[in-house]
Amino acid sequence: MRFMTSLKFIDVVAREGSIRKAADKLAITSTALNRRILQIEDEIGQPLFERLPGGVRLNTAGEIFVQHIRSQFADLARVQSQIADLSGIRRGHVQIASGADALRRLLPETIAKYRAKHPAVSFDLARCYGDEAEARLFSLDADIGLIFAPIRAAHVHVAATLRQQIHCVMPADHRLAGHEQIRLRDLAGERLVLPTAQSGVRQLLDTGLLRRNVDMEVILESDSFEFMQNFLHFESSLFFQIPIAIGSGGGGPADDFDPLLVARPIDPDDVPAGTLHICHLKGRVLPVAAAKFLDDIITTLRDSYHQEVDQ
Amino acid sequence: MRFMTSLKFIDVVAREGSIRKAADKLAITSTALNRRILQIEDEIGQPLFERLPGGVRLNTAGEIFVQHIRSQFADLARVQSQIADLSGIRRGHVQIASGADALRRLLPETIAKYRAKHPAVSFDLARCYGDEAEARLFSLDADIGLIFAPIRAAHVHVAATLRQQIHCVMPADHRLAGHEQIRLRDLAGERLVLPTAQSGVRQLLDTGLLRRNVDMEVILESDSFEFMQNFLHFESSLFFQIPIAIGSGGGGPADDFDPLLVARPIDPDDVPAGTLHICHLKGRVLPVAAAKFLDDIITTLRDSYHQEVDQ
DNA sequence: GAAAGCGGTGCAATTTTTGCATCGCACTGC
DNA sequence: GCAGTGCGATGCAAAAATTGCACCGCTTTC
Repeated sequence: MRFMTSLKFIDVVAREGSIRKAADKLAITSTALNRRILQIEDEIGQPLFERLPGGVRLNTAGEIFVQHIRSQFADLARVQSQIADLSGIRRGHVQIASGADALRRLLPETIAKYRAKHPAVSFDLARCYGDEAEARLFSLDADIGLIFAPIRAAHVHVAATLRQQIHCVMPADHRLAGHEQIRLRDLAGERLVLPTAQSGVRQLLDTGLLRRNVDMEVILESDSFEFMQNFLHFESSLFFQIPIAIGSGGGGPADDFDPLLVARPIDPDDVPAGTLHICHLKGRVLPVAAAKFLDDIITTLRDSYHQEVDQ
Repeated sequence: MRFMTSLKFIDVVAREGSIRKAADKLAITSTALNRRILQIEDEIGQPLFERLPGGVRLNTAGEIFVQHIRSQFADLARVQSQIADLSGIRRGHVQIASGADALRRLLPETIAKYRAKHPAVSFDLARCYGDEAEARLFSLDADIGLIFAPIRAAHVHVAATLRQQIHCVMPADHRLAGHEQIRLRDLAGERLVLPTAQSGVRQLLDTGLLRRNVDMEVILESDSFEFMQNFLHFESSLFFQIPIAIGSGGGGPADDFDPLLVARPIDPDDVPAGTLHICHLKGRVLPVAAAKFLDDIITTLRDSYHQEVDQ
């Protein structure tokens, strides 16, 4: 897209915070890049960047302009996908920002199913926490966000929500495995593996655990559910998950979950259920591919996971 | 705006329907223009124009792309006006598509007042009928539309409406000048001057006149209210107007209206009141200047014209 | 069947963009 | 306090692009 290069350059400079670094990334000289920027600033009639000793930073005008640039790129992507759609070939690119919860099965399964229908569509998956996911939606680095946490920003439109009760995962021979439901007081004296503080699961747990002042041992914090799960094979302990992250439809042992582990729901009186938000940027027209994929996620949740989805 | 030239070129070619004509208008050679278009089609991956013996025409992909281009230009204008706003100087350009009704006083007065506050803002005023005004909003050739006719297109957002009863304008010594209200049957035997069929006033009149089959003489049709008004000085006849076109606040003789003429409302039972729609393109963020001007129109209508405005 | 008008193409001239070397400046670390 | 480093800006020549000219093939028109 030659007619967009100058704009792309500005975007990169804004992200890198330095003309030289951006030039390096764009494989051109810093002087060429510098002059392109000076030229555009001249055309706009006002500087877009503040020149600092260590690089450049967007000024207010620049912030406005870069936001415009990004929306142009996103809109161009939508137009291209719409045009590609005309000729029968469904091409496109879908960018997703998701918490780790959906990476276990929901997204792999849904993306694979989607790609079976539309093999020319490519995906970009960024694993991130709620705030970053919202930021990515805003900066148009993501089309769709899957956030298991409260939505903070006003610019996010929630297309569907899914209530998820936190489950406690333990070795199948654990003393609590017999319980239908886990009470927080049952956890006294247990060794716990917790997700990092940014995680939505952790935030829900914290409210319950702090309030109750349960005495237990946090032996490990991690941002990787996969790691936590593997860890349980080596040291008997507990960790926490939501159903879609376990891979099952509801509670109980998961369809394809680790046979040595079991998951039991925590009593909702102790820890309230959280909400998975499936969302996109408010007011944005999604590219065809992304819009269809969003539909697919919601359909998959309803049909394969037998979950109630609010739209 | 060097980085937009290629896109501007495509827009012009689409409007002109011929590469050579467009090249002429753009003051470059047809070959240069031709190659720019070929290049962009190449980058998009698909042709945007059908090549006809007598020129070119947008294909479906082209329609989508050109619409994107126009929205980019409109959005860029908004961004520029927003950036200009930052530095205190309120600059900008407001494009208005309006029926003839608002040209009498509403727009001249409101624009003059606005320009007194913001002398760096320029205006573009296109006088046109409802359908064309809607088309201009859609093609982003107009920011604001003032349409005295039903809104047909779904893409138009109505920001405010104003009910207007059609008035009958006549010489002050006309036999009907004594009436408080004019009934259609009073018009029997009268010589009428009517606005053209596209006009909203005419369409309202037609429904009433056709239904009643009143026998009168249409001696003239015109799309110029000014002409009709002047004509009445030479031949005693009647023509029709809405209050804002007369320039007055309500019914009765207008503040600065022609002293030789009087306006009397038509009985609403005979001809229903019409609606002036003040509107813009749905989903569009107007440039700062246009948004403020829209506010001003509504304020003017409410304050200076003592009209009830629905928002 | 010639003329006119259209979009497309090879080639040379021109304009624009790029890269190199270098400047001035602000900060960093010894 | 002074060299060292990294930053953006600029003059100048090389490289790359855009442009204009001449001309082709095509269709429509008269």
